[in-house]
Amino acid sequence: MNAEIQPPSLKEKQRQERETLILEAAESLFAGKGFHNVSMEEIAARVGIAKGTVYLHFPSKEALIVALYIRDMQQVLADIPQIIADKPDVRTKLEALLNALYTGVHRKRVRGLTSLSSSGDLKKLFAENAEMRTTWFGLKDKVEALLDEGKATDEFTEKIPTKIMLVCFFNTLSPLTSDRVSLEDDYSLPEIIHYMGEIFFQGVMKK
Amino acid sequence: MNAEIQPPSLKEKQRQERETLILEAAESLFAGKGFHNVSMEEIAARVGIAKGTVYLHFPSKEALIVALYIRDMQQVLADIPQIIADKPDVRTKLEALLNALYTGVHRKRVRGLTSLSSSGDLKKLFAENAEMRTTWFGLKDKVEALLDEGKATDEFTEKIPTKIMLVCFFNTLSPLTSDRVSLEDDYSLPEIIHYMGEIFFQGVMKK
Amino acid sequence: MNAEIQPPSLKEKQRQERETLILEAAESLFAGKGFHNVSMEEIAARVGIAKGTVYLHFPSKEALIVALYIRDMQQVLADIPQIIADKPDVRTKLEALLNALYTGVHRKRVRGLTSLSSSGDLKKLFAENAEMRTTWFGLKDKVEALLDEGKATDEFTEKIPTKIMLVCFFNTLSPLTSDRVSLEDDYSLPEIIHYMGEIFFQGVMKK
Amino acid sequence: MNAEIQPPSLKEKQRQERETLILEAAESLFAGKGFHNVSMEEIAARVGIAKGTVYLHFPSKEALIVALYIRDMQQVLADIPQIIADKPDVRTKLEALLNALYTGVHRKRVRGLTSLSSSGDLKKLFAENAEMRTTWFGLKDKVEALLDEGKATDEFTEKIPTKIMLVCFFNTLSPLTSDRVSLEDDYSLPEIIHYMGEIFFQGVMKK
DNA sequence: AATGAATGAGAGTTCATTCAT
DNA sequence: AATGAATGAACTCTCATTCAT
Repeated sequence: MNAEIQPPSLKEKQRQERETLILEAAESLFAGKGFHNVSMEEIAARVGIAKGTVYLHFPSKEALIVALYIRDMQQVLADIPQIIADKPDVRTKLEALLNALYTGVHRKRVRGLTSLSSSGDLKKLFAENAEMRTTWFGLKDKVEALLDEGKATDEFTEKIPTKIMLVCFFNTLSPLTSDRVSLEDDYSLPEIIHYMGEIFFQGVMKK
Repeated sequence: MNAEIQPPSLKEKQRQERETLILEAAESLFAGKGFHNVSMEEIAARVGIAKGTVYLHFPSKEALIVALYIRDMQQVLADIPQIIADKPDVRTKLEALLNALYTGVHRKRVRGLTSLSSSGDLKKLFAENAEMRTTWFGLKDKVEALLDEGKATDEFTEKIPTKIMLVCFFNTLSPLTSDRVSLEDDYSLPEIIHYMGEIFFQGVMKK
Repeated sequence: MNAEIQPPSLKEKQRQERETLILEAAESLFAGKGFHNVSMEEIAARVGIAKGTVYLHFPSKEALIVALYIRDMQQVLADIPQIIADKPDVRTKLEALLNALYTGVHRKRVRGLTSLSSSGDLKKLFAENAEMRTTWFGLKDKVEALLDEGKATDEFTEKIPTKIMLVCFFNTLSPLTSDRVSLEDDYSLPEIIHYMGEIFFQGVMKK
Repeated sequence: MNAEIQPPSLKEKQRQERETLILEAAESLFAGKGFHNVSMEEIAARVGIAKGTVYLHFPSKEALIVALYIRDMQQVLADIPQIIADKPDVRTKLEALLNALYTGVHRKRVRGLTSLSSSGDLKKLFAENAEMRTTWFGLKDKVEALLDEGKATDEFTEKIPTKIMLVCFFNTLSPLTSDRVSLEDDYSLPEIIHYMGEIFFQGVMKK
């Protein structure tokens, strides 16, 4: 009946798996050494395949990082509803989101994302790639909506523009990428999340 | 008699000037396009000298960015005393520091510094270069001391570790480098500084 | 009894057909973009088969062009008898041949053949491939024989060596491949054939 | 006095020389193995310089062949006036031109030019490069003008379009590039020129 | 001191060919 | 027989670094 559906599903599954492996290798290497210090050869070697094989999945190195960016953003975005479900107020929702971004599957992703931040590279990619912009805006808008919601429910102060809060919220993730101050030597991850959140939420809440 | 002192002093002054010009060109270019997207040729051209001449001042591209980093850190560090002088309390001191970092001569510097953040590049440079570490620690310690002072004067809460506050404080500078959310289209620089500071200080102050 | 003859005959026919399709796709692509600018993938796609399948018929890209060359040469050679049949004199015979090479099935072939001329490629292939040489010599000898016949019948001058005439005769086909002077914008094919032939035959005929 | 003129002239002379060496190496290699079968590495090695050095003179492989083409065309074009000077009639002028193209400095050039003919490559380069078109048209127009002049002086028949004659005239050079029929084993160069010219001129002359 | 021509290692990318399915 | 994913050698091009002038 659905015998015609299975075979492509099999091949496709393998393809997806391979693609995931490549993205994970790239992610980890980019996070560790930076986009420009990682060669396609290196990525392929990490996966255990030949250089050319990477090109069967991603037409260029740039496409690889774009795919990585979009995949991670979308994954985070897709998980938001269940992350914030059943939370009584906006602050708790955003705390849950912060938690999710810091831990589990998202932790690595956030690190990958920021591997190309502020290099002028991101700027260029954003300008060239509509899907990338769209995806980022999806996440941005969602968080922005939550912040606005917080203002509406009188949890957050209206004295600070939402956009500023937005930047601060994402800044709160910076310990994941910070090269200079390694908080993780001194504090456990939950502690870091708690404290970083504390500053942010104290800062934005209505007194 | 002191003829041996004057000529080197003159030459040395020219040398310093040239070095400054190179660093400024590099800074501006790095900030705009990222470390890896700027060539030595480009830097030299911007200064109006030959590529080889850059190497008379800095033995490598890496040395150039290290020097840049150290120079900027030291400049900020050296200015701190007069920035915080005559300020009545710690919060006001840190606000003044924030202001100084966002504006004037320091603005460009901070942007330059962050052009290589989170690229894996900084990590490597830090590991290899003791002076770089020392300089950064100098600045870090100074801010840390201020935060501790704030705790001692009961301005800041003791519930949040100083190191966490430290990371948050430097995060507050991120709008200078953010590629994705451009606050400057919507708010003036003083506004941004004010609001970003507001969140931070609300977040760390004793209620 | 003859069961062993029929099935291979059927299979073989399919095989031949497939091979023809591949050669035709290759011919057309080579003629349009040149040997080196056409990939095996492209040829396969044009036929509507997989890349690997092409290799079941031709062991290499080089073998493909060699087969193409040989097939075209042989096809022309095989058709010569009927092309020149019933022609009253040698000039008319060669005119008919020129016509045949310029038009119909041969037109495309001649273009394909010349797609690798003068690229140094042909030289190498000739050196390596005996069948290619043999086939070319078959055609060459036939035309040479006709030219000699023309001399014997006193149609063509004996003052010009046959071999020179030979080169000129084949040169007359060049408008098919010329990239720089496009005669076909200004003249119809029959006109071109006529005029090119006129120069050649005026040039070789006994006055 | 003119001391300021000499130094640039010296450097520039060396530069020109180097460029000439590169072009000559490329020309010879292209003529021998075809554009696509020659690597930049190979060209550099032939000159005795490093790969990167070639790129100091020509920004790409394509630019190299374009420069080659233009240089050769222009050299031929520039020499035409003195080649045809003092010749009594048009036929003699064109014979002298044929001679010049076949021999001396031009021989190698013509071979180089045709190394990329009919590969589909020339078509693309022509489409992209205006100077290339201009230069070729310069030569084409000159020969066309001579052929028209021949018609005007009643030397050449008016029955054959000038453009067709043009193609035939350039075809006459084909023995320089022919891979399949090597006339030079059997005839001396002057003989070849004489006979090829004989066919062409007999073909176009008024009887 | 200053230059910029020269270098060559190394990058991203392509594609003819192979082979497990 | 047919496929097309996988390979990896080879290619063009870049650029930090060196060094003769």
